[in-house]
Amino acid sequence: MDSFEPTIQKLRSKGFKLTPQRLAVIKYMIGNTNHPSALTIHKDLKKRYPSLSFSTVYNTLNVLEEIGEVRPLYIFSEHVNYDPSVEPHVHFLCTECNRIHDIFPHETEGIRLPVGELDGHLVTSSQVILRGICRDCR
Amino acid sequence: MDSFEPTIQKLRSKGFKLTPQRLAVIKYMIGNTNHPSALTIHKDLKKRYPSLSFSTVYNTLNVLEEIGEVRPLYIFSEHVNYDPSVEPHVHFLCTECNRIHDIFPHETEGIRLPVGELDGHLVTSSQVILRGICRDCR
DNA sequence: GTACTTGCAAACAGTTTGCATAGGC
DNA sequence: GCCTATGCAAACTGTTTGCAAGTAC
Repeated sequence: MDSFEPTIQKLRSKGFKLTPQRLAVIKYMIGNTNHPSALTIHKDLKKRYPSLSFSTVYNTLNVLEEIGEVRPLYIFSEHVNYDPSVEPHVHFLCTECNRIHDIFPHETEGIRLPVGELDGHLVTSSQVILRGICRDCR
Repeated sequence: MDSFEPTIQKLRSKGFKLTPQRLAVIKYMIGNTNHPSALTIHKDLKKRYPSLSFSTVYNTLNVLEEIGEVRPLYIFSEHVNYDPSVEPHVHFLCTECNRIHDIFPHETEGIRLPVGELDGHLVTSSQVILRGICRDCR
């Protein structure tokens, strides 16, 4: 229960205020595995918060990114998708249904990614996008 | 020499015409390791082809993508970068200088990526973006 | 000669910004 | 009460589109 309490704490501790709009976005995002875009978030939340504006959604997403609670995914050219920041995982984009599936380490014996030094560069994070046909579309 | 002959062949074989503008973009892209954006391509080619328009650059990039000679990279939220499609490699984005470095398999003992089936999904391609500080900026 | 391509300008989509009002703490 | 956040509209950026004129083949 109240799995968004830590997020609220972090928000406040970094000097941001908790508004009903921000709380709504936090509740919407935490645990959400659909990798929604700002458009989708706004569309969905507008049902319950009719006055919610686009700029507030963007503002909140930028704040959540800043405090490390959300990660932008640049998978499509048209828009940014957002992923609640959890344990590291890779993304699988189905080219049929355009959905983004999460794949977690325990399912990914076939994947190994570098940390530390590689070819002289210092690697601090990695993002993997796999493409293909998802299990539902096959 | 004339390493772009195969590209021209492929272009023609798929029913596209070879125009001076397209040739210019092909020559600019083939072997280019800078992962330029459409803006950069246009800016650079405009010096030699002053009448070259944006829409022609975009048209040509889309054609080259269609025939598999160029691959769009969604690394930044703001714009698309283009990579001449060669042997599989991963990309390293330096968060200091914002340059994209190529890293090829022989340098990447630390990386393994899946092919075929994974967690029920059929994986056909993969894209890896590493982030950190590049060897020049360290 | 017949498509297809170009170049221009206008349209478009997603995101950001400016500013007056509202509201968290 | 102070200062940040909201909501609206307008601005902005990268990309796409419509169309008349030009050109590869």
